Formats: sequence, C-alpha cells, structure tokens
Amino acid sequence: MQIMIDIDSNTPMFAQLIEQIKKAVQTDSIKPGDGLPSIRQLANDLNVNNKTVAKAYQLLERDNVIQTKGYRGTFVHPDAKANCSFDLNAWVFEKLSETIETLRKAGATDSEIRIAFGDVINNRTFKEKEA
Amino acid sequence: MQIMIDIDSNTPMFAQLIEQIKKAVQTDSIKPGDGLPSIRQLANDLNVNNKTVAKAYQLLERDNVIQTKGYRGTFVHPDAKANCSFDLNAWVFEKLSETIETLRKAGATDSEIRIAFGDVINNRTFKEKEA
DNA sequence: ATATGTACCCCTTAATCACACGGTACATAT
DNA sequence: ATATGTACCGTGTGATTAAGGGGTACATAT
Repeated sequence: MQIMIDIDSNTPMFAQLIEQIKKAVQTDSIKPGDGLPSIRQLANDLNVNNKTVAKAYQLLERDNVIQTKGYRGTFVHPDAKANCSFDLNAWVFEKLSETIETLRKAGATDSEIRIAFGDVINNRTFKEKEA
Repeated sequence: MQIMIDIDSNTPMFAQLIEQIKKAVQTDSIKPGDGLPSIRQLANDLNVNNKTVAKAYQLLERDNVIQTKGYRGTFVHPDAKANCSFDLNAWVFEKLSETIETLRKAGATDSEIRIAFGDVINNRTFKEKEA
C-alpha cells in the first residue's frame, strides 16, 4: 500500500488519506487484520503533522473501516470492505438537503437558515444571544 | 407608535424594528389598515440606513404582518395580529434542531455537519469542490 | 527506553458571512 | 417635482470556521 499526498490539492490532506485507505481496502490492497502504519510513522513518511494523520484515522475508525488497539497499533477492521461502501458524509448531505429545501419552501431566507443553523449547532437556545 | 433603536444592542437593528412593530400590532397600538411610516422617513427618524428599514419591512411583509402598496406606502396587514403569533425563525430553529440531532446521533462530527450544510446551502453538489 | 493512540494547550492562514452603510436608479402615481 | 417601494453596484467591520501545524504530556504495554 502506497499513499500519495498532494499538498496543493483542493481536497484537504486528511480527506486524501481517508480516500486512499478506503480505496486500498476496496481493491483488496489491504485486508482485514492487516496492520497500518502508526500515526507518527505515516506522518513522518508523508511529511505531514501527526494530528493530520490522527484525524484521518479517527474518522476511519468511527466508520468502522479501521480499528485501533491502543499501544498495539492500528488494523483494518474485520468488516472494513462492507463499511467502506457507506458514506456518512453523503448521507449527511442528503438529510440536510431535504431539511433545507423544506425551510426554503416555507419562505425562510438563506440568511435566516444559516443563523438558525449556527445557533443550533453551537447549542445556543433560541433567541438567547448574550453579549 | 414610537420606535426606539438601541445601537449598542446585541440584537441587530432590523430585528429590533421587527420586534417592535410586531409588538405594536399585538398590543393594538396599530391596527390593520393603518399606515406605517415610509422607509426613508423611518430611516431618517431613527438615523439608520434606508436598507436597514427596508430589510425589516420586507421580512414583515413576507410574514404577512404588513402590506406594501407600491407608491401608496405600507400598511398593516388585515390578518396581522394572527400572523404575528407565528414565528418562522422559531420554526426553522426547531426543524434544524431535529435534523442536526439525527446527524449527531449517527456519529457525524459537527465539523462534517457544518461543511455539508455549507455545501447544500451554496448549491454545491456533493463532492464537487472545484479550485 | 521505546512505541502505541490519545488528549490537551497554543498558533497562523484563508475563507465565509451578517450587519450596516453609501449611492444611484427605476416605474409608479400624486 | 415629489414620494413610494424596490433593485442594483459598491464598501467595511467583526465574528466564526476549517485546515494544518507545533508542542507537551499521559497510560498503556513491549
């Protein structure tokens, strides 16, 4: 498995990592149980920050594509191939599309929608905007 | 009907205008058919920009609280009092809360949700991020 | 000692946005 | 002429964010 990172790409580096590792799983380039390079090592090889690799690994583990076993390292998840096919971000995109379409049809301004969205995601209860 | 604007308030000026006009309707301080000050005049009285007043008026008209009759001026909507009770922004807030809660429970990161939201509301089709 | 994932603290960069303002112009009708 | 709502061009300010980096530390186990 070889990973290439394009610094000048429009897609962020951690996303490139996720893409390529998923592709490696889908093409059987790496199989369940295989060990992945450690965060520090991969970061060093690619000349990126540890946190960038760690971010990619965390998201991959959340999606059950890889598994981290503490001090023992990181491994490909048993059901990696199946879990690769589900794209959480695509699903999030769809759900938000539906909701926003509803709000727009109700006459809400994009600006209003954006503000309400910001309030919700920052756990600001409605109309409670302090100084 | 008297309107007061607090420049230093945390709530934007156009929102203050909406609040006070709605309150004036709810307290029968102004009644359906009554004429409202013109945009330019109210802006001048309050020492704010025309566009700030215009924005408030447009939102009030969308919510059927007031009615603009072109060159004849702006008037209180026949069903103003009833339409005042419905707060579109509160409804938008609720709808977004439900959706975001669903997404969070599915494991989506707030950052991921924010990015997807930005893509949707800017009419960027999924994963089509050009340079 | 060494390596593992992980969790904090800090920072810079570029981008986006709400809010408000300024000006200019238009068709409408008085 | 004058006033109405409306639409378009622009400006600037302050806030928020993603992405990435730098550093330091921890418990775990070899």
